[in-house]
Amino acid sequence: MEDTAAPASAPEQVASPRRAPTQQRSRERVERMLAAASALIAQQGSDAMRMGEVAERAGVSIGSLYQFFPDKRAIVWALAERYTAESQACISSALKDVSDAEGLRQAFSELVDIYYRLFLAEPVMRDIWSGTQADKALRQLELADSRANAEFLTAVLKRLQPGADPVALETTAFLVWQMGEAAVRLAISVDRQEGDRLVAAYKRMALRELLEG
Amino acid sequence: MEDTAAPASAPEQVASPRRAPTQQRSRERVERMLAAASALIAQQGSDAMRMGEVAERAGVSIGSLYQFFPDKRAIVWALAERYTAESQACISSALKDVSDAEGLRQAFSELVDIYYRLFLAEPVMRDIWSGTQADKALRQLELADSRANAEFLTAVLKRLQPGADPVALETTAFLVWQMGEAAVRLAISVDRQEGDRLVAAYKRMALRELLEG
DNA sequence: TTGCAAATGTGAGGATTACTCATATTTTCA
DNA sequence: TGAAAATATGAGTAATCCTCACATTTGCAA
Repeated sequence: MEDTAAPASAPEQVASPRRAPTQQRSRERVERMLAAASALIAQQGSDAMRMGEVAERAGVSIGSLYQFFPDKRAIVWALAERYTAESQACISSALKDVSDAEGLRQAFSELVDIYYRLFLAEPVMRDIWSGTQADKALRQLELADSRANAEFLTAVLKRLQPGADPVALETTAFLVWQMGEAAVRLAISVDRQEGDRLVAAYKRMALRELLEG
Repeated sequence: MEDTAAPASAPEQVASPRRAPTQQRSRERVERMLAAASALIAQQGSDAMRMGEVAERAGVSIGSLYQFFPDKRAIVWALAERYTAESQACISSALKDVSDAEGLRQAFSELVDIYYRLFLAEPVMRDIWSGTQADKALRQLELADSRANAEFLTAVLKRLQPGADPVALETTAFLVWQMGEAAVRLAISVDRQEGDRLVAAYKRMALRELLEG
């Protein structure tokens, strides 16, 4: 992850582009804005987050906020983008060297656990990806991210099943991946015990699909 | 489905309860409000739907709208409730008499197709269940609905696998059901061809889980 | 150093919109 | 028939996103 928090306005959906912070000073301020937003989202959720509060907490004026973020959603989007970048790196490295069934079983199981624990522990992630369905820009980001992650999985499958139809493998990987995200989101919205059972059941189901074609 | 459109304010989350329409006149007006809301959601999505527009289109004043719906979300909620009632009836009757593996295969496959086609054809359903994650009341409704539907599936599984652990069967049924909703939502957000492939892959995966335990 | 252009900072105020409430009208029914 | 309950109304309130005209700071060429 870069240290320059490029505000990275979302494609199309979001209003007008904003200036990227080029000076040291403004880069630090943008950091503070994002940190403030993150804290507020953790407390109240992104929907209840008020732009005025973000500015106040970051110690900047409301105008400065809009200097770098075209609108409210762009802030959430910027945070989301960081999470995806981080997790993609993690996933890539976990799946990179998988070359047999047992390796896949272990790596996949571990990834699911990590993801589950992350969602349990990180209210900001939970909130951001909950709003994913409603916000088109976020939905696009999530789909793109999911596709990228599924590709790592596809690569593994192609190694394990050289003869299989590539399109079928891609479909399977993408589906399994999205099912995983849905399973984890489901798991965290029920009580812990049932959540654990659901995640375990998902793992079994997914691994069977991945290993037995 | 009842003909009295009980506004049915959402539990807890939503502000103050409102009067239920008891007179013929007001029942008709509430119908018009819901119809107007439905049309506007189909056009622009529930987020862009304006209360003023709903009132105007329904031919009532803004005050009348709030006489029966405590807030904007309650209108969406009322529409959502109708869809769930309708689909529960459909699902119940489809699964009621399933008693063997082949029957389950057919009934399940057909249900998934119906659901997929419904989402493709009904912008209002799409929109409502897209916002499901962000709105807690809707999320609860969806979870309750999904649990109810999964119960029909659990009943079938218990018939087909009398010896199996009931909790495991419940978990499987609930997970498979939620995965189905996620799969369909995914399918409609990619191009048609890929969507079809994803739904087909989901069916295979789900049926394997349901039939082979 | 100086001076100027670009970058950055500010916050009062415009614009939108969900929602309220005092008041008027209609319906029910004893 | 008349009064209480139900229903209808829409101007007004409050909250909040975002803009914009203007002030300040920074980078840098002369």
